[in-house]
Amino acid sequence: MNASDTTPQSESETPPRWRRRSDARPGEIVEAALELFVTKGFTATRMDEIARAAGVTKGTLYLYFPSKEDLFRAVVHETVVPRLEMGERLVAGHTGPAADLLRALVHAWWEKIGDSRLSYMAKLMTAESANFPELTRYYVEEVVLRARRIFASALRRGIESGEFRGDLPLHDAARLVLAPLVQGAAYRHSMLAFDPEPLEMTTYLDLHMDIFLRGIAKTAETETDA
Amino acid sequence: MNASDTTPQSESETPPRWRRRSDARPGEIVEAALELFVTKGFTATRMDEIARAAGVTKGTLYLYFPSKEDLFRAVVHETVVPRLEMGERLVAGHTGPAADLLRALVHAWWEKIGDSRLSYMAKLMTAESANFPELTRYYVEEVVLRARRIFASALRRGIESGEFRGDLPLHDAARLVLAPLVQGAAYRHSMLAFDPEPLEMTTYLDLHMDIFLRGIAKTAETETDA
Amino acid sequence: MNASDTTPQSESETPPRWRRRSDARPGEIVEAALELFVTKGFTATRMDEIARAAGVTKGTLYLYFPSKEDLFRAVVHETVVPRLEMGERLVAGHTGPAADLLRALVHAWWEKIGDSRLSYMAKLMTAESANFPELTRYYVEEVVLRARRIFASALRRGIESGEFRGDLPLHDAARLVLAPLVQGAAYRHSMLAFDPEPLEMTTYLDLHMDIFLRGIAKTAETETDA
Amino acid sequence: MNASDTTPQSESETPPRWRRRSDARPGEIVEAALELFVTKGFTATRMDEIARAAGVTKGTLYLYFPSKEDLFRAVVHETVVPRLEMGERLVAGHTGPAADLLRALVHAWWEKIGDSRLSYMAKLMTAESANFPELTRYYVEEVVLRARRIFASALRRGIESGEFRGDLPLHDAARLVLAPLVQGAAYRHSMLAFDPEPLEMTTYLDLHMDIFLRGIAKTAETETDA
DNA sequence: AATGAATGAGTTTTCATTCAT
DNA sequence: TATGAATGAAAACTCATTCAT
Repeated sequence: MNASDTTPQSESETPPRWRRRSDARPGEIVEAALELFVTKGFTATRMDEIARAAGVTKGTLYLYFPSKEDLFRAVVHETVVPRLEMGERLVAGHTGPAADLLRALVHAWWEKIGDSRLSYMAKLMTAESANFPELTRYYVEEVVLRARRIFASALRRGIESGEFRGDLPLHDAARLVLAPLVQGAAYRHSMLAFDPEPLEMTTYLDLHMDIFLRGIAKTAETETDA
Repeated sequence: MNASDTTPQSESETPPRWRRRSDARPGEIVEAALELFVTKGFTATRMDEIARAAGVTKGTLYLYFPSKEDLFRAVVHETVVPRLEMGERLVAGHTGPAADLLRALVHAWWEKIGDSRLSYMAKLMTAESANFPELTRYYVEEVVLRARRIFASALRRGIESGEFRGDLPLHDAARLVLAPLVQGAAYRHSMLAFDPEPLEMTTYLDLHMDIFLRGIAKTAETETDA
Repeated sequence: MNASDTTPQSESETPPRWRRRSDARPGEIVEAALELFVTKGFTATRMDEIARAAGVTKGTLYLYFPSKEDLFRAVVHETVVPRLEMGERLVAGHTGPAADLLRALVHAWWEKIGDSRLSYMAKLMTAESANFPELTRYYVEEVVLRARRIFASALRRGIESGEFRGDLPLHDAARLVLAPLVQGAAYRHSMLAFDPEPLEMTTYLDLHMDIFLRGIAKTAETETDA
Repeated sequence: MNASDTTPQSESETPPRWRRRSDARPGEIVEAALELFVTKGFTATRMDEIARAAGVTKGTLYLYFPSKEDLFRAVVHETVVPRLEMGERLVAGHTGPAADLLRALVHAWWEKIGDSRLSYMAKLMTAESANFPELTRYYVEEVVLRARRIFASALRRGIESGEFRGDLPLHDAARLVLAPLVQGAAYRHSMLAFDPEPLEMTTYLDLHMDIFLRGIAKTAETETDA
């Protein structure tokens, strides 16, 4: 594996290599590739398999993507790009208790992301981070940090309104809200099949919110601390 | 670097091409393989690399492990086997508040597991679950379920003693305690390098415990619920 | 060798690195493999050599045969399958003296088999019997037993017509007719090159038939025996 | 396989490489190697297996034989050398009918050779002839030609005494006496296991002699021919 | 655009041979 | 002598990529 793609991509000059060149075809290929990459990993997935899953032949792949690595990049970009704006809009447009905002974000996350192809990304990018550093950097910036900022700003809102404890370190707290979401999504795509205990995501996330919101609520005691 | 070498026994002897190391060998190989498997993934790791990292030749690998897959299995087994008993003993031997037990467990987890090779396993097994189903089953049973049971019994202790809310679904709650630990460990081995925000695990886990314990504490309100 | 090459279409075109040959390919590979397997043995023959002899690259071999063993099986099956019917038809369609039938069979054997690729099989299957038991079973059933039955039924015909001695054990007698044919074929493909004495197969087989037919002819003496 | 050992062996100058250097050990090794070489073929037999079968370790093999090929040569030489004299003595010492001599030779062959390790050689040398040309030459001279000469001289004796037809080409006739012996021996070591029809060698050889001797007997008819 | 036969560099695996003990 | 851990060259096999059709 020599995917050390550390060359800075001057995105304004060269056209991005992953952009679809035709109509429906590339989309089907990306879809098929995503599924397989997540399940088996990048290296263990063969171009042959992707082609078969997409209903084309191996040669056709190379009509749309110059290499397997470029296909991988396309998969990541196309899956990642369009999603998180909705979260940012939710935060921007929200009035009322911050707890409600947090709950809305978590449920939106689950509906729009956790239950979608993007949730595959957590597992995929974690596994391939060392093999695709440049792509990982992109993912961290475009997804991880952006998601964390969304939740951090909801938390800040609650602190400012006096709902949440004032002593919360925002970044770590945001990480803690997100951890069960991300971990749950990855688990669903990997070990859950071998777990005798069922995992009902909505119940699980409700409980998470219940505990977490109590845990960060401003109380008489915490008020004294601040 | 001069010819006047003062050590008496270094005449013109060429160092032996290899030296028998017998007992230590398999362990060194497993160690090297673990590191590489976690970093690059199973398929992307070359037997050559493992050999070089272990300071032997490719052939030697096959002296101890009949195939790459068997080496992978050995890596998982040897890393997983001996750890979790300590957690079980902690629970069994504990007297006093259940909150203290939970905090002790989390810190023990971090010291004994999160900061050790075993923490690599979460990332590795998540990535390879589809490629190694039997091994994943083994891992789920020996690690995931066992860890969850440890935390679940600490939670039950707290419920029975009246410290924690009586309405906690034990399995999901245990999952929620564990999620930030596992997620944090995996993140450290993958994307953290690209994250401008530092992650101080002890601070992070203290905050987790702080929030979580407040969140499950029995209060006037929750008492009415039960 | 001059620049003045007169053929009009040989401008500066490099010949294509390869040409699709589709239907012919597997047959050519089997042919090349047979030759090498017989000469050097299964294990001592390298896939590389087979590829070179067939005018393709190693990879192409695996396009048609999933493994070296499967290629070996294909070689045996393709070589063995179509031949022996002719012998069976000869027996079925024959009228006249059984001695003539036997002579016709021996000569047909030599022309259709002994001098063809199938004669290689005796040497090959003898050498590899322990390494390919299922294939040996197939070969014994499809070739050895069938050939023996053909000769046995010719012998039976002669016994019934009173030409041949009535006390002949058919199976052993058939083995004895065949032994010089098979042995001769194997010898031709192995030691004959080192034998100063020439082996003229038609002379050799004529002598065989001459001696054998006298040896099994019904005489006054043997008539008394029966 | 690069066993093209065409260099002429100056046997009087260099000591033969295959000679045993110790007492019992080399004999056991040769014995084990013979068995395996015959069963699986030279290339398919691993030094490891030979060592295990001989009850020593791989390293020990190299104490006695400088290479696998040399071990093969030792196997052939030690198995082949001492046998055929007895046949030559039988011919030299015989008085009485040549038919009896021929029968005695065939039975001696079976008892001393066909049923012994030397009978393995036919299969082994046939299979490896292309890989060991020098050795095959040796085998042809020391075994094949010698055996043929023994039978040929018995036949000549019978012709001279008027028992056998005068028109027999000696070499081909000798080949025809031998073919069922050699073929039978090879078959026993390979396909017989898959043959539903039993092969009783003494019955088989008696029938062979019976037919063959009748076939070459001088009769009124053949007398006229001569 | 699409195919799929063919390639060839790279990967896992094997095994005869060596050599420190 | 004997061992057996270690080697390394060579073998089987894989698969991303190319290219004639």
